[in-house]
Amino acid sequence: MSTEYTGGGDPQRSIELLWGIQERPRRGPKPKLTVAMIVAEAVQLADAEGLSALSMRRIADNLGVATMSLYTYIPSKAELIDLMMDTVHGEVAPPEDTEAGWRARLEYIANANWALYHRHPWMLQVIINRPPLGPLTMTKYERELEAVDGIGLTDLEMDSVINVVIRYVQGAARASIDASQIAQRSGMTDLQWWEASAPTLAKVVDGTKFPLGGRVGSAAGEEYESAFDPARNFAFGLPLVLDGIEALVISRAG
Amino acid sequence: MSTEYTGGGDPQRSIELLWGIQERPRRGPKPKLTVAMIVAEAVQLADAEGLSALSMRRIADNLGVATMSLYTYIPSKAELIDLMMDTVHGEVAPPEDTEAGWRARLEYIANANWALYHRHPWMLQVIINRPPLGPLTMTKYERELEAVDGIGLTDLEMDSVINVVIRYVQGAARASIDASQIAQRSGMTDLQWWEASAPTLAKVVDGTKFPLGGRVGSAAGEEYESAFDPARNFAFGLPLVLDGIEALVISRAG
DNA sequence: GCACAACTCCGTACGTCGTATAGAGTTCAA
DNA sequence: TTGAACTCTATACGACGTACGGAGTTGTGC
Repeated sequence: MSTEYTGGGDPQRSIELLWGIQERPRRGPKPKLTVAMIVAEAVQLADAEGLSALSMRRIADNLGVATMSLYTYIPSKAELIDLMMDTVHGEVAPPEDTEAGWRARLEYIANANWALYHRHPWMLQVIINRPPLGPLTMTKYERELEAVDGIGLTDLEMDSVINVVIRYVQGAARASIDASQIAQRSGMTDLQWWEASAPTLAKVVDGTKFPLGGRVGSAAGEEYESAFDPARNFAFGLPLVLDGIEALVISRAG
Repeated sequence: MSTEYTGGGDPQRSIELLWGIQERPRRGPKPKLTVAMIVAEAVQLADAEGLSALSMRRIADNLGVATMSLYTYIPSKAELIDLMMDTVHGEVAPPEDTEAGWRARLEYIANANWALYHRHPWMLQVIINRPPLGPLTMTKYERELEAVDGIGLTDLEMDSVINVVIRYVQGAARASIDASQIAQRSGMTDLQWWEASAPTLAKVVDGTKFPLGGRVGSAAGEEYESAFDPARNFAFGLPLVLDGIEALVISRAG
């Protein structure tokens, strides 16, 4: 039942795993697997069936080995999650047109992360105790800093600005992913669920008790054909966040 | 291993539970417990020991009943999570000074939610399949809408503006909570962990490969005495987000 | 050529979880 | 007073991560 965590083990061992520094063993049978194979299988499984389906047994089965064989390569499941995280961080390509200006670059980064989280919905469920200090994660962060380098911000402000964008994307993406997963899980569409809830709710709620909520709910229902639309909410909010950053950038430049 | 989920059961039953509509049974022994007692115990346990310690067995033990007795009151653990969510949503008091202007009200709401998530760190770990349509959750949403009512936004814009703030707070709070939990879990402070990681990392990373990351890391280390400071990041970003909203409000008013 | 250290692989087992099932005990309506 | 409706509980099942110890495989040093 417990949630998944990153890290928590020996930092040195974690970093060696993340950077692929494995001293080649001199004796013993040739390994059947590699760490990369296990990580790839784990990512695929988590993508396809969710974090709750990601068990050491399932991974081992899919790879054709016994469960405990995995522990020859990886100290624990938490370390595997670290490796999965770093691997998928490598999917985010840097902005192509670096001349387009910081705002376009930040917008690109926001959308790229939004897409990343949707490709790998388990990412936002993992509790990140320690950031996975792997090569792809560090590269991704470096590219993000480059997007706001040289526009008049201090080093700390650069980090803080990236942080605002990423946190907003994470919050919005999390809501989007949570909402989308229910369709697969329950086989009930938003509309069906709402229609099943509405009559009972009506019996319980005085029509005048939540006037604003009622108005907004009706408006959303007409506009979105659903109770809410996370993608549209994200698209609405991102420019606002960037506007706020723009005000800061202008004040620093002027 | 699997994560916890809200809802997913029969919507009608869920709503009846949330609103406390229990038809008094006419026969049978007097119940030892109430739903409210179970929920209160569950919230306390999750607050104190985390979502991974929240098991039906632990709750039942603490209440002095057998595990399966809980299922007399609640259909499943997912419904219990729904009830826990609605309960803690009742802790957020509305802005006291309603005359202070929409920006002050939104700022208050953001900080109140930030505090709420930190009091109940499990909230952001739960996967919200369906929003828990309970009385306290709906009241909280109504109060949030009131904060931006009558300032020239459409009904949908009001919802979207609230959404931006809440999502940003959620993203930022999630990072803060994740980071703070590791201290309890591993008994290793940020500094200790960093000192254990740095030498191994140095062996692996060319000093020139991540120039910006290196600069930012040094600056953060001096300023925060840590790799990063989630609370400070939140305090930095919130005004930016509000600035972005302010631009929208002004454009609608003008 | 041989012995052993070092290594990979894996079967079994433990304690955890949510909850299905079925039975025992309790209360009240008929 | 009887039986339906209800609460409570013991037991059991199939999952989980992983500790442990043993079997099989390979390269090194003699």
